[in-house]
Amino acid sequence: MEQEIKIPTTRNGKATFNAIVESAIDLFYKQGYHDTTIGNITTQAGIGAGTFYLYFPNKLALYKYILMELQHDIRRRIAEKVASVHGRYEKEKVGIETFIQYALDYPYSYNIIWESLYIDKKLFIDYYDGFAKRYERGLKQSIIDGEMYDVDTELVSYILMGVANFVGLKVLLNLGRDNDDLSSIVDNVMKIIRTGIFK
Amino acid sequence: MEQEIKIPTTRNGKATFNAIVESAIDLFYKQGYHDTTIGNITTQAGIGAGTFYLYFPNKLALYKYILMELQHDIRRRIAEKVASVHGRYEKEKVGIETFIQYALDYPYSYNIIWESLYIDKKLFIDYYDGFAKRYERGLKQSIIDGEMYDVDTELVSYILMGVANFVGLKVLLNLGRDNDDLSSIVDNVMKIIRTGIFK
DNA sequence: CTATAATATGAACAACCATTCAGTTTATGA
DNA sequence: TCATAAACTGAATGGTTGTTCATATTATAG
Repeated sequence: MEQEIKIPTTRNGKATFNAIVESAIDLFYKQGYHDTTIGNITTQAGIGAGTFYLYFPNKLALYKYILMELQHDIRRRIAEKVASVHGRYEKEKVGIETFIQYALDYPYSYNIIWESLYIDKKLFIDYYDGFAKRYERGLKQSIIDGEMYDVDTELVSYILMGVANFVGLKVLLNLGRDNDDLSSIVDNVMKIIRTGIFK
Repeated sequence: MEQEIKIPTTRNGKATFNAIVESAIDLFYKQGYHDTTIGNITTQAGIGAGTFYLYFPNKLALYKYILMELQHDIRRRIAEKVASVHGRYEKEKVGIETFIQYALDYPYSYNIIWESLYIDKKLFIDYYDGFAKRYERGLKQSIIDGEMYDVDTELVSYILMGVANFVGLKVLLNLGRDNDDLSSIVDNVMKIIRTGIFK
């Protein structure tokens, strides 16, 4: 059912493989998954149409490969940054900031991840479910440490993902005003998360 | 550039038009926009392939029509419910609850709205930008009334949309645990928005 | 009842696209 | 250098889909 990706062994093969992946990322971002043809990808990569099938059984397998790479990349980056600061408040702040900065550095990432909902719903569910479960661990520890109220950690995971995703969306698509200074945006977000919005 | 939708005049014509729209909603939800063919829609609607083109110039125009209908429907419903209670806290609570309840009642709505990002990015931007601008008006008034801290209303709009969307996603896709009692989920969300999460 | 407009049909056409494959070139290890 | 494996090619194939159109049916106003 699930065919395999063939990882090349030679230097040339690796270059071709990378050219396919890079072209696909660019095209999936610019035209979306469904409007991107194998022909588009191979042309942009500067290779023959048949060469694609040396490495990938089909377009879906290529998309899954890219999604997994992205997922690992984002998680690793957030984990590194978060580990470098102390206290849940600081960790939360750095987590949100890193997430949004990642979206700004790699604007295609947002598009490609969200599009999974329309390519294979299971991919989307696994992505956010996995993200939430990682989140929960940190939150649970913070409650034990007395830094956080005794909240429903699972619900808070989704709330914080929602906040990061939609503020990121605003910044990325430049919706509304004041999207220049990321650091000040994150400060504002944290202030709201810290104290709530109602008097 | 933008061709017109033809609204039928007779009773039979209206029935056919509705059958097309209902079939399309069902299929866009189940298989996604791109995997739904005009043939699928006309077959499910029980009409000939050519009949589709009596009313819609192409698939995109049909999608836009459905998206606009949905947008009006959601906004109207939220506006009605929110108008029936007093105080910003209660309004916010009812707004989030109505939004999630709508997603549960019409599970296709989520899919179809988010998919706009992959059909025509402008549709997506207009949708959320419009939603945020409406939100802001209410928040500004609440600050004047002294019910809310002097927050960045635009930022808070996106934060609250993010919360509602991701908690809605969790409930709709049944991610994690405890998705049965919507009322208690909303209570928890409100508690967190009210007081923040950090001690 | 009848003329006319509205509605409906589905075969036919043309464009597009994923995938295969027989043959060619290139790299590499011995 | 040379044998072998890896990498590469692009024309050809077959299936799918959006859209048109000549023709047919149905509804309705007068």
